Amino acid sequence: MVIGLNAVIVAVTEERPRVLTVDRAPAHDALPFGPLDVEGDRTLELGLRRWVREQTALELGYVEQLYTFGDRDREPRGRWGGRRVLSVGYLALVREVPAAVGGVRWRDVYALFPWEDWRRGRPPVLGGKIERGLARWVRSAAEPGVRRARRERADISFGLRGAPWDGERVLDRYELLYEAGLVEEAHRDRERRPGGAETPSAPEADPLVGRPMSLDHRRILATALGRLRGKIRYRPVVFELLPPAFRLLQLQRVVEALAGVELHKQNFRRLVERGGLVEGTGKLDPETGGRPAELFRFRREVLRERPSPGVGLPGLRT
Amino acid sequence: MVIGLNAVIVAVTEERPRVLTVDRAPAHDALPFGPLDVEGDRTLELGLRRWVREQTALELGYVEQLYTFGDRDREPRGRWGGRRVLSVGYLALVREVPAAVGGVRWRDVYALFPWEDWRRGRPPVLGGKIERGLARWVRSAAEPGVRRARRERADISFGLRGAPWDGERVLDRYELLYEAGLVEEAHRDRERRPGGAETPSAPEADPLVGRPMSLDHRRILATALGRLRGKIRYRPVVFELLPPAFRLLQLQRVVEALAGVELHKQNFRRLVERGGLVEGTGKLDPETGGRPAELFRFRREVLRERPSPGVGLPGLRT
DNA sequence: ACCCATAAAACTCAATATGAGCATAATCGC
DNA sequence: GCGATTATGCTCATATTGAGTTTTATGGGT
Repeated sequence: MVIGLNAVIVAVTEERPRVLTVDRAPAHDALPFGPLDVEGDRTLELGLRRWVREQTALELGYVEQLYTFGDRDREPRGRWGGRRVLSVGYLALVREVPAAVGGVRWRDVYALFPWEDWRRGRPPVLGGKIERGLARWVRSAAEPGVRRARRERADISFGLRGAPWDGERVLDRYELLYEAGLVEEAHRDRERRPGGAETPSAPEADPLVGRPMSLDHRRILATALGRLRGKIRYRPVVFELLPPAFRLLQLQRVVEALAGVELHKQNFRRLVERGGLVEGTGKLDPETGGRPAELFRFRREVLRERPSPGVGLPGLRT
Repeated sequence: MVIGLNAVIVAVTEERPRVLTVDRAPAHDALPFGPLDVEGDRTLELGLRRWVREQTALELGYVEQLYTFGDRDREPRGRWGGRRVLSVGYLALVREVPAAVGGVRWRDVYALFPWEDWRRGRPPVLGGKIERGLARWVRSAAEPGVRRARRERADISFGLRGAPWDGERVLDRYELLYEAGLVEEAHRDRERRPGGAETPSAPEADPLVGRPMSLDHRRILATALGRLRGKIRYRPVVFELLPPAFRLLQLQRVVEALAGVELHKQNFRRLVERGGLVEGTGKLDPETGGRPAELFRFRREVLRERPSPGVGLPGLRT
């Protein structure tokens, strides 16, 4: 048994969430990854920090454990001498984007999940390939009961036919696309494992959605994005992604980038200011166009005042 | 390396949350636990279900992964032939309490965490042993900076000196008590591992708080309770603990038992009814004293209607 | 110097949601 | 029929949202 450690390292630059990837074998992005040193690493988290340091020359700050993936067949045979690999995923948030070293790059998260970014309205890929692909998947079930269950699941996950969009169901959506054979990983895995294969094949006309990643790394990233979207609502984690002093609009843009939706500016300000989440530093920003903005900082005292301080996304624009 | 699987199996009976435990070596409760069969168990969750079946004769329904614990020194040496153990914790919710088989019993969760139950007001142990113990721990730091940090952490975790109580910080609180040497496990571990030991010893006069468990199982349980408290607010998981038809007061009591607080009855009803979480079945309950109550059932359609349907605890009585 | 684009910041206002009660309705055991 | 017990209905002041409008500063042209 080998224990792998995976890091989803997220930053937000130029109003887009980005994830740190490294080059791996088959021309695909991979998450920074390495086996736990059973003797050397005292804790899993320390092992992760060590790997990330070695692979990306990055020293992590905020780190939280995400999920442990352990299906018997998740790694191609032979990868680790045929031994089973169990991998523990972590989410890390970093402030700045340091120049990437060899083979390391920052990827736009929404290049991997184009259906998750609703800031400019409903993503076109949803009404296109995804709705068509899901409809095909629903139809392809023989039993009427199974068809109904699939329909229901597709509706709830993707907000179809009147159901609302739930930004946090990132993993549900990715897993559904995988089952429906709409992401490349599903086909790649099917080839490797002829046994349990009944993944529908996508017709040539409708290519697959989103940029693929190595192994099950896109699934781990989906877990991370879903968790992060949930977490900003009740813990002040956004500030891990911002400089110590920032404009309120800057804060708003980061929240929007993560949540994948636009917010109502005035209400957002009211929320974070009256909620005691931030406080003005009398200073102004030597900035870009428009009236100069005051610089704010995170107000740590809020932790003693409110039970779950976060940017609890009211102020969602409709 | 050995992969252990731990199950926190929760039910609510007689208005108390209970956890399933099995007898283990040193007269302590333990969570159902067993190593993953690397060849046999296709997924971690299936391995867990197998172990639980074997140890408790219980077939699990709702199961969710909690956290993976992997510190190098968390198991006593020799337990698994000196090999390092990494354990994956799961939370399972079950409806009924079947008669326990040999060595298996249901433990009141609040016997393990007496400071977490605020239904009859502030738990006395908090104002007593815990406040005294924490004050001692704060004072025992040499550096004034460290003292301030400890004070702050104690205040936020336990809602002291004006800070509010946050029901979800169950793990923070347990870990703090561990560091402060107020739970038996801290002393037990200290004996085993003379190296990193600087846990303060509790004076004879002030015994330790809460019933201890084997190994780090109480910490796993703390993780589970915290997660569950969070989850009932935005996912309809309470219904996993109730029969298919129930009275609204029954539902309220289960939520209260988990959250550890009392709710305002009328407002609670308004919330779950108007929120579309439940629907009346015209039937009445052949019940206990008072006016007969209508029986309700969970309304599955709510999943298509609202993004995160749960019992989002407004209606908290003050 | 003046106009304009771009933001920030300050206010309004109607529509809901929440927190806390009071009032009335059915049962059951005497 | 009385009181205990629980269910269910209804009210009401106050806070929180959602969605604007207005006013205030700057910098960059022309």
